[in-house]
Amino acid sequence: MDNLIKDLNDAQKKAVTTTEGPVMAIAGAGSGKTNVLTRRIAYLINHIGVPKDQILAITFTNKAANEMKSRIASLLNERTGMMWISTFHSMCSRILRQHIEFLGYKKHFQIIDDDDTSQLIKSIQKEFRIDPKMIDPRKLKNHVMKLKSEQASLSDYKEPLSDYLSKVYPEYQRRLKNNNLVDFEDLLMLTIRLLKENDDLRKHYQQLFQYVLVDEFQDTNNAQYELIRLLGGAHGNVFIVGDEDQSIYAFRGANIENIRRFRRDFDNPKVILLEENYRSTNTILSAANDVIKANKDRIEKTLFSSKGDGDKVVAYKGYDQRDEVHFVAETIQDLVHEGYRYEDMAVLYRTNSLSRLFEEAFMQKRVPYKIVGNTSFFKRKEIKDMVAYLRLIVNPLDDYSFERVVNEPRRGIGAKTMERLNAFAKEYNLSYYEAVNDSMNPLGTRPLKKLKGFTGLIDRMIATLKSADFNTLIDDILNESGYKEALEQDDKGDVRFENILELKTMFKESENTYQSEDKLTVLTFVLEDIALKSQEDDEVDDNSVTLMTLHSAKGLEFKVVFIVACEQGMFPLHRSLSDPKEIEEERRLMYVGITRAEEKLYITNAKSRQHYGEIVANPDSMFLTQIDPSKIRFEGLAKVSQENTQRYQSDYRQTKTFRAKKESLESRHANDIDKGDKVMHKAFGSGVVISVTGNQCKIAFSKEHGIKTLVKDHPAIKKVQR
DNA sequence: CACCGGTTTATTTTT
DNA sequence: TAAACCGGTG
Repeated sequence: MDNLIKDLNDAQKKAVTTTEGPVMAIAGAGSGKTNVLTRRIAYLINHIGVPKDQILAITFTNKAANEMKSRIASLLNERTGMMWISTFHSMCSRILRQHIEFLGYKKHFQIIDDDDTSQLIKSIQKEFRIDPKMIDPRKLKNHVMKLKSEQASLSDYKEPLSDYLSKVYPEYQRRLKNNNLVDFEDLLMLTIRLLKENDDLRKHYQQLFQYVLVDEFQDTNNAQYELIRLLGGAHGNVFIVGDEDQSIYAFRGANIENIRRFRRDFDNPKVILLEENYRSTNTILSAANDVIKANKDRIEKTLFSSKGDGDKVVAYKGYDQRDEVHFVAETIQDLVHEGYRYEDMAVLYRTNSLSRLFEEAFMQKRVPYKIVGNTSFFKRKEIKDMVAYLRLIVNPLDDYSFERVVNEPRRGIGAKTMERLNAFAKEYNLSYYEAVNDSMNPLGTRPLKKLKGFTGLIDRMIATLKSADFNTLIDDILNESGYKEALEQDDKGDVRFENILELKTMFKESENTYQSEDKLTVLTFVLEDIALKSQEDDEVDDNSVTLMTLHSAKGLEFKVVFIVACEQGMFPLHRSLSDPKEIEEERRLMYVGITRAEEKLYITNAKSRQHYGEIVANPDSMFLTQIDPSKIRFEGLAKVSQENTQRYQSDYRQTKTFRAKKESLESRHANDIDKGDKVMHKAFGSGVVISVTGNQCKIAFSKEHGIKTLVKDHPAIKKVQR
């Protein structure tokens, strides 16, 4: 017992050992929250004797779940395999996978992602002839999702929106169910329904989960709260950890009120405050506090650390966005000379679109980097296409996937044909697949032949699945559908094909993970993983700088943190400026960003920047000006204006440093490969450069891959020294 | 039905 | 800026 808690502070000890009844831990940033959670779980198992599968630990992201699993595994010195440590969504799908038939869905339901939802809503909107200029499809989608999670009701809306919603929402739901699809919201909603409507199941799970732990409680939405109440309300052994100052997901329904609700609904929970910070210097903590104290209605916390004051916060103002980006790249290189490692550093931005700038500069300055949560691998067209094919194999009645790939690659099945098929299918309540094979269908011989060609392909693939492994299956799809051929025509095809190779690798790996006789079930599981893990959790711990949004930085820490583009309009975002509530959320986001830093914090911006093709000059972010200047060292234009020397400010472009920077930027390239060089490619293996033309090059790989035309500076290509 | 090219338009965060 | 959308042509 001593081992588990001996190095914890008093508050942490209390949080670990107060096992019975509701407990609420208010955990400031960097207060060892994950440590408390994992040790509490280990404590429950080792010292209270709770069976491993009777603990439910819910996190917010897959990353956090994995982290927790591996930490517990090392604390207990055994595997956490089937423990219930997961995100809300995977917990729900795990439950639904077993019981969804009770709700009239079929067992092999598939999960659609957000893009799919948007697409579906759009097409419904079109069908009802609702002018997208009048009603923004994105808004419509948001409202539908709100209705679904019961965060709103139809009566909240005025005409004509209420009218549209009353049509679109049921139609959306009907289509999902007919195709045996669920969206993210359904996962929660259907699980709640299941537990509410089925007394036996509710009791079963209430008994199974003797102890419930919830991480990042401030980010729970109403549905998630309801789930926790349903599962843990009876015995009340619910432990929640949260920090209202780090609530940054209100836009998707997170409700800070849930913290108050918890106090009301659960019987007099014990409240534990974790205020000792183990991460940052006091300068960083106090800068964070300067920012967050501007928010109203919050419980004041006093974070303290024993790490001393450390360095001042550096504020750099560049002449323009390129200058800003250079500063970051150069500072990173300088810090590496001082002994920091690339992996100790992170660049945090408000919007993904900013990642490009840094990507370009880092390539040129040879700063190794990785971008987290960019256009996710699984959102790429070719991957979604392959997934659609695979889903059709699991469930040929999935009209949504059918529609996606029926003419992908081009098979001469156009909008008109699909319109006719749709009308017929709708009239007789058939799926597209059934409609094609129905002798009554009114299609002309030629389109019908093409369509039958497509359904025939699906049939053959279903047969292939029975006898072959996944990689053979994917190869067959690629070859027989003509997809591969189409890729070969496309000049972006090589990159796409490379992605499909990666998908194959993934399938190969999971073939070993899931030991099951039934291939259909295995395929279903793998597809589910793909749906729920939209982020790649490839923890390639190569030594590189992390680029990511402030949102995805939550829960992480780095020795050195750059928060970039800190300008009014960029961060806080332009559209949040008019709403005090939204500014407060942006401010919390800044708070999260600042508190990621352990030792050094850089806040940068630019005097003017190109944004949406226009040049804008934004003032400093209010979050920067709210920090007490005595904690800041001003650099770049910020320094100049601080000293009030207008001379420098007038034309920074003429300065030597700027020109030097510019020159070095233009002259360098990431991969200085030439004809004849040997290279190594992530997916294709080793190859020889045949020719270099501008930014592109031709590389000959081994026989199976052949000659590829690739972007020269692509990070997947590495020159091999001779 | 496919393709081209011009035009518009919207720019946040994620399970 | 760039992606999505539209409308005309082959």
